[in-house]
Amino acid sequence: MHTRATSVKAEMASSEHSPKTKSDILVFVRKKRSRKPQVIAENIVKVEPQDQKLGSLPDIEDFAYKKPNIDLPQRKFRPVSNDYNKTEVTQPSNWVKVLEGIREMRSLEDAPVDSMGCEKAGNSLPPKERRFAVLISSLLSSQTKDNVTHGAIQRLLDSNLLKPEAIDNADESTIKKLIYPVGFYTRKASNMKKIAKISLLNYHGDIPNTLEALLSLPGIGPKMAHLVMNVAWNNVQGICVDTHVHRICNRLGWVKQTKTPEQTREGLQKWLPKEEWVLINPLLVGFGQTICTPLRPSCSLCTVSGLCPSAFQEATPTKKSRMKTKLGES
DNA sequence: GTCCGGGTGG
DNA sequence: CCACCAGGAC
Repeated sequence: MHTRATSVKAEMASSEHSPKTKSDILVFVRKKRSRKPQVIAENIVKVEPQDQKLGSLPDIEDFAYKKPNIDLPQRKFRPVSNDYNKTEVTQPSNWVKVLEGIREMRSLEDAPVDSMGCEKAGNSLPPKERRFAVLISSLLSSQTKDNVTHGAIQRLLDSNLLKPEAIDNADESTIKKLIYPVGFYTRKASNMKKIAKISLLNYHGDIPNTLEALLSLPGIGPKMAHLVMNVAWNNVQGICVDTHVHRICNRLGWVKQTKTPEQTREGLQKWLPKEEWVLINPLLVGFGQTICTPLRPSCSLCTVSGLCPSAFQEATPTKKSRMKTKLGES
């Protein structure tokens, strides 16, 4: 704590801020991110070089950039933290049959499984650079088709802009142009700059190796953090739940009417054997893209519809029924 | 619940 | 032309 406070003071002194009281320092460290773009120096605090051992990752106590409300140290598996605890979920009796059925459907039909596209990112690079590439690739891949993400990564590689040093030195507008047209490219370009700086300041150009520290990076939420833990560190901390996994688990009754992907993750982790945690994502994503689609699920094509409590439940919306809904709402 | 910003398909 | 997609921040 002493070293951290000291380094924070040093950083504040070298910026336009000057440390006054203890709470000033706390506010400085824990400053809440605002929606508007802000100076990176407000969010990033450099760790004293002697706080880190070269060649290894720093301890989590040394992480100076973090979201509010995360208490230190926090190394253990993240405990279930919300009300979802209260609703008991038992292991669905037919889950193995359902899983096998979905596997068969998936083996017949090739889905454009766009998730996990990032695991290929820079697999020819040395480990540290590969991990950084995986992180950036994950950042870019959200709300973006796999081939678009791949193109952006390729352009970054060609311009030698897939390393933290290079990104840190590059203009945000340059990055923005290179990654276009990935979804939300403006914000992602800004987040790339911030992540590169954090990587250089606190991780020797590497990426964080804990879930909590990954979550503290701007633009990295639960879905991507678990993906990066799986792919970059080969360390399964939790299930990577995206909208497909979320939707399908609810339809199958594998979780009890969860409202958010995070609740789905917690519910699913309670009974799904850990060996399945990694593969469940690409499996259900592909299934969700082809058969168990969000809008009109093709229950008639689904071989496990007999085991699905939601099969044929959702009326396939016709133009008329959608008009009706719309009129009713307004 | 809303916004971000494109692409896509009704 | 417009609704919708989809992860993260707020």
